[in-house]
Amino acid sequence: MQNRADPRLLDAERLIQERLGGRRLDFDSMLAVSNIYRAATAVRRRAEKGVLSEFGLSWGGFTTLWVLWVWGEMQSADLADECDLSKGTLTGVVKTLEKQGFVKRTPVAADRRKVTVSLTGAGLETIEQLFPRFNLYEGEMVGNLSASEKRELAELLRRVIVTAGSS
Amino acid sequence: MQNRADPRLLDAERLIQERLGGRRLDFDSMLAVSNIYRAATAVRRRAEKGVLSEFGLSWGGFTTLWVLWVWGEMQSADLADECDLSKGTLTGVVKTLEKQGFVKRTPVAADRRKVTVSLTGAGLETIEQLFPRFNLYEGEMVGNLSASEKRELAELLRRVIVTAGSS
DNA sequence: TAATATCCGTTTGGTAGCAAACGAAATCGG
DNA sequence: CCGATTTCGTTTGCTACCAAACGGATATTA
Repeated sequence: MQNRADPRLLDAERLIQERLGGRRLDFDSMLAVSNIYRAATAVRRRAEKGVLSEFGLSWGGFTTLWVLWVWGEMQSADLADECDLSKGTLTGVVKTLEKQGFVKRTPVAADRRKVTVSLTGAGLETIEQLFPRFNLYEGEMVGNLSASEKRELAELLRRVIVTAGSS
Repeated sequence: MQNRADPRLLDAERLIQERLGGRRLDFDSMLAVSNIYRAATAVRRRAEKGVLSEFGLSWGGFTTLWVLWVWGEMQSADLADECDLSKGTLTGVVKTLEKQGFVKRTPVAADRRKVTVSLTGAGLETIEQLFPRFNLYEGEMVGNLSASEKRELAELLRRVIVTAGSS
């Protein structure tokens, strides 16, 4: 357990240790998990207020556009999977992106239950223009970290994703 | 830039490098940021499906209960701040918690614009019982990491929070 | 002290997100 | 074949979340 006066803690973290220090708790895990969540919120909010709002995109909309850019046209279920969204949510996101003219939905002739989603010309143009700027933002947001620290962070998180994701 | 065959990458990450490797992008930052978000989603979903659903709590509801437990009764604005929610969102969360009988709202006599939120007896009992179990979940979710890795992860994230949070 | 400005929590209007129910389409078993 | 089951994407009903508008209460200032 860390010392209460440890200068490397956020104010809130210090208070928590004061209040809960007497209990048998796993502080290391607690601080790791809560900071994952706080960091994600901070990162998402900053990106949405910064670059994404200029293009009228939410985080989910951006992710979807980006996945389609990298992977090419995809069937709806795979797209949901890759964007880490439920299929119901994806329907909504795609509907919004369609309204904005960024993606189109194409019925699959061989199996009429299925739908293929792909970028439109405007969608492609948008993501090509947007992503480099988004990437600059990403760089700023982790700008406090050295290159090797960024890789270390990504690697540690990767292991959390694997463990927590296999529910 | 990392080698394409690097075994320490998720499948999706490998594809991204194949597709975008030619561009001048900051991959280290990109992978760090996107893994922060993916990890947060995984962690939240697992906690909500696991412990929290048993108590009828969302992540936000749990956070609010927990903050009130650690900090004691708080004025609404401070509570929103500490929970990292907008004041409008907090109104809704508190309303739900009130309906569940976990918290109560008390008008402040000296300034009738203000409201104090505090745990009820049932709320206190709930969080006292819930948190140790939640903490076990946290331990599982980062169970792939050694104690010092957890601290390293928390520290790296802390620095991201400071940078990205100061928009 | 009266008019104005500021502050606080709530409400509003919107998107995002999930689980579960749904309906159409394909597949499987007999 | 044909009925039952499974597999798709969508819809439904709900909570969460934000920004901005709102309205009552307090502060400020003239």
